[in-house]
Amino acid sequence: MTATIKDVAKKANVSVATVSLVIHNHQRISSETKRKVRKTIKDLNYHPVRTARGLVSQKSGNIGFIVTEDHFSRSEPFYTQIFLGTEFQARESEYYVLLTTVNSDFNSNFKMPRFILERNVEGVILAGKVSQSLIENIKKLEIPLVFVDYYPPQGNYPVVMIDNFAGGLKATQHLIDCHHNRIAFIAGDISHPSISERFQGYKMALDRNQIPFDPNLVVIDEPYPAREFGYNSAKKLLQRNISVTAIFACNDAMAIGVLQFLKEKNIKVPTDISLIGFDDVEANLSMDPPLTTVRVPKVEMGIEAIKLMTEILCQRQTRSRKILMPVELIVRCSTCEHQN
Amino acid sequence: MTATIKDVAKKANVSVATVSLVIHNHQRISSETKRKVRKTIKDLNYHPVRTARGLVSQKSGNIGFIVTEDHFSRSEPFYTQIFLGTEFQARESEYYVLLTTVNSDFNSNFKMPRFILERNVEGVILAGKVSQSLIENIKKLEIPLVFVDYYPPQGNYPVVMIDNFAGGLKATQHLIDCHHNRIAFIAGDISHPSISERFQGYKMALDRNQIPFDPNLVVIDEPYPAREFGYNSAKKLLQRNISVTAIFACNDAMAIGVLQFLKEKNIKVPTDISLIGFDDVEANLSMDPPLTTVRVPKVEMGIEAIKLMTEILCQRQTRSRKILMPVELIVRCSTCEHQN
DNA sequence: GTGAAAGCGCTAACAT
DNA sequence: ATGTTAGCGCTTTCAC
Repeated sequence: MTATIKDVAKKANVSVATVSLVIHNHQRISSETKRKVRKTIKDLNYHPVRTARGLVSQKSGNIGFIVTEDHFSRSEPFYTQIFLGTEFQARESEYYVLLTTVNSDFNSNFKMPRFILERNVEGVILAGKVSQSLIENIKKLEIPLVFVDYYPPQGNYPVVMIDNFAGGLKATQHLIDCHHNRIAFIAGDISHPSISERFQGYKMALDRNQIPFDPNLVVIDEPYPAREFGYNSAKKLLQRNISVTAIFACNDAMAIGVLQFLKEKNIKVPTDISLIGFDDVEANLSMDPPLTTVRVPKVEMGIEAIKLMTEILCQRQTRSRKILMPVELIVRCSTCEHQN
Repeated sequence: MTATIKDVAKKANVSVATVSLVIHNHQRISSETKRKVRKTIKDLNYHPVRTARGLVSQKSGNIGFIVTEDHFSRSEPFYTQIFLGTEFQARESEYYVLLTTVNSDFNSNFKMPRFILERNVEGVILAGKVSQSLIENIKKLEIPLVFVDYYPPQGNYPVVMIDNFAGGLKATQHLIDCHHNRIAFIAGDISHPSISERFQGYKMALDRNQIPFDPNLVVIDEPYPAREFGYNSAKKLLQRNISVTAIFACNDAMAIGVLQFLKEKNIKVPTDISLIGFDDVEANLSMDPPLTTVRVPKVEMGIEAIKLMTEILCQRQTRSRKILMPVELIVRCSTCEHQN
């Protein structure tokens, strides 16, 4: 079998304690001994066993990642990308990320994620909106928490958020810069903080440019920001028979639905109506025309979440506990100058 | 702190051994005692600690998932989907999946994935093509292996493969059923087994329908089956100035590139040329027209890989060690009857 | 500066 | 049918 700490100790003629101290690069070991032990470790190709280390130090070396089933199975791999970011950064910090999904309606009758019950994670990252009950149950266990793309109404937690307001502003300003002034806003689930912040950005941009806000240009009564609801929203909007030269959809999924409707009505994008989305999902590139959008740095959000978490786990919280991720305007072909 | 096995033993007036045996539902414990102990476990909200259990039983409760960096960062989330499948199924089997990436050129000079060195996984799933050196190094450690979407030239391993041949056959037969007989085949990296199997399927379908194979209809000299190479291939194909009524692209990424080229040349899909892809990636739905393709059950492949692995880990290898995943023709709007 | 030894929480062989 | 006990491989206090 593989070498244990005992084998190393024996071979190097020291105690297991010394080997352990060398591994952790402790001060009080002479550099002579360190050299000798390190050589032996290398010779024997010794690596401390994770479970043994975890048992005594109470540190599993794992970080939990929780997302609701709904969010995770959504076709746009938004949270999947965030998860990939955590995997990526966790490697740097010598952690592993254990992913699990929970029911959106999680309450005290549900079983807690297994990695929490088994004390198999040192901290938990919550991605997207989760139930208050889950949050409280984890909090009770005193497991460090980091939120990503959601912030609970009460409590004061470290969090990685998207700068949705700036995104809404940028998207709208881009359309205004293209001389549009009849700009519609389309959204689903307006009660979600991220969506409503985008809406605020939209309104702020209008305001800054002295363009009056027209409620007739707003369709925000669909339940969820998904493709089919984008389609419905566009339909509702155009049934109003008002002048519209550009549409800001609150996310790419809805924008895809909007585009589909416009195509069916033979309305040309961008010449008849400019269209901008939000998120920058993979599918945008294969759209016709490719969608102008606001890029959300999904992978980077995962990276930041792990950075926050590791700082918390190491007890050195040097950085701010709230991270606001910048977004970027990606101009493709679904927006153009408004022709008068 | 949380309850340990000792607390349960004390409270239930039994030994820790008994508690342990009850947890594992051992025969020789009276149902009376079982009831009593189980109640205490519930009362104390006791859950065995993973690391402790792992240390003594030499079972970490984790399964490793290895994919090359290249494969993982590819824009189409093919392996990501497979990984999600493993996560999904692992939950059922009470395992966690630890993901890591390796360099495609992995050789003995590289460090082995940390979860292997730390003995933190009971088995390893290898997704996609990985270097022979990595395989051999893992094999040396006698860690159970399961391959997904790749099979090494030597050795005899459990594997989950796509039925690429059947897929190539189905795609081509679909076009033939639509009365096409000038069907082009476009591919990149034809040396990859999966791609060449699709090509075999294509040829077989022609053969079965007494359609002569015409090398002029084949473009397989691009290095990699990606969007831009699909574009290039279509260009090459049409420069030959031969009759083509349908194109079978070896995967969706290339099909997207093909479509882009056809659009630029104002060639209508499907009326002028029918187009079919392979894989069924998310982006297909937002294409115009939505792409007819052959669906590869990516999530299901992950599920099957974990099933295989758990069977191996439990020493009951009842099922076949080689799983061939069926593919499915998904007819959307990029193919239609050939008009003469 | 280094070693001896206790013990993390659990499983399993052996005793009763 | 149940209890006692010896570790699993490691970290960490406390002696020396």
